[in-house]
Amino acid sequence: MPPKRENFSRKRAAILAALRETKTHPTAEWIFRQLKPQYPDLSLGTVYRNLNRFRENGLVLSVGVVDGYERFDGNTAPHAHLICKNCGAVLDLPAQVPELKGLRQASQGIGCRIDSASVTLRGLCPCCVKKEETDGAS
Amino acid sequence: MPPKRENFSRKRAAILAALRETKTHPTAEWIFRQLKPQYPDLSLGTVYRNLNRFRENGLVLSVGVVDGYERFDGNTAPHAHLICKNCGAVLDLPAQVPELKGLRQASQGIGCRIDSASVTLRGLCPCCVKKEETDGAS
DNA sequence: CAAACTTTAATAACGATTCCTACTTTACAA
DNA sequence: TTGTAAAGTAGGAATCGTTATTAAAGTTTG
Repeated sequence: MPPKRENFSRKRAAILAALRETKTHPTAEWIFRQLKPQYPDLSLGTVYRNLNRFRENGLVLSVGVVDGYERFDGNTAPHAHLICKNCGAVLDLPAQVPELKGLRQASQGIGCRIDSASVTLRGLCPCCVKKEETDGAS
Repeated sequence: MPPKRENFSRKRAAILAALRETKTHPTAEWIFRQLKPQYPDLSLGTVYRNLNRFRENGLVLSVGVVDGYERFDGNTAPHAHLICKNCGAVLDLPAQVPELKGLRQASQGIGCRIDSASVTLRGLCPCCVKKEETDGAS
């Protein structure tokens, strides 16, 4: 039995690279539009399929669904996120919350198995805060 | 200018009550099925519309999208959640994480405005942990 | 080159949520 | 009560992000 090969086609590699090279936590469609010029016969289905595969393999993370679109993150190091309620931007937050440990232990005490933890803040990104200050002088 | 009247229909109240009385973090459809016997002409659109209104008013929270369905939470007190990867259950976690304060401050330091924070763990609920121990003895 | 396997493009299908219009209910006052 | 205008609703069609299907193209091995 030959060992299972993990074929890494050019397109698949490009999808992963695009996700790794941006900090915008993009949607599948954003990646698709990004790569389309270089790979004119790329299909959106391929982007979805490979993103799901990456997530199953732990190569990328999902930030969750924002305004109906699933947002992906190529940075697998644990970190928190801010989701802007106004423009939908997803920002990495520099600090990490170390005290999730207590929560993990408490959960395991109840009989749960914990695989991952995520911290998400909601509010306005700096850009939209400024906008609101400018025009929103009711 | 006459003051804006807030009509609080019987159905709207029932939707909110159903969400307040359960700890299951239900979907819109679950609430719909729950209330249908008592309100035979209730429509699913009404449930969606009112849940969105409640969320905008801060009366209920959204736990996020799990397996394609948005999950709601009638308990607005801050608390963490565990999402079971196997059965999709959403559990309240007893302990709260106090150290989000540092993260909030750091975010405001960058110029963000923070409205809310959420902590979500992913893994297996006690029920599914047991199941796995029983049959999954590979 | 040829066989066995993997990946892909294109498009159809899916399904949760939202939108639309006519109808019903509610609130408030006379 | 009863009028009535605003708010709410039912029902179903439309929307649209995502997934499944399928046949074709690419890749690896012998």
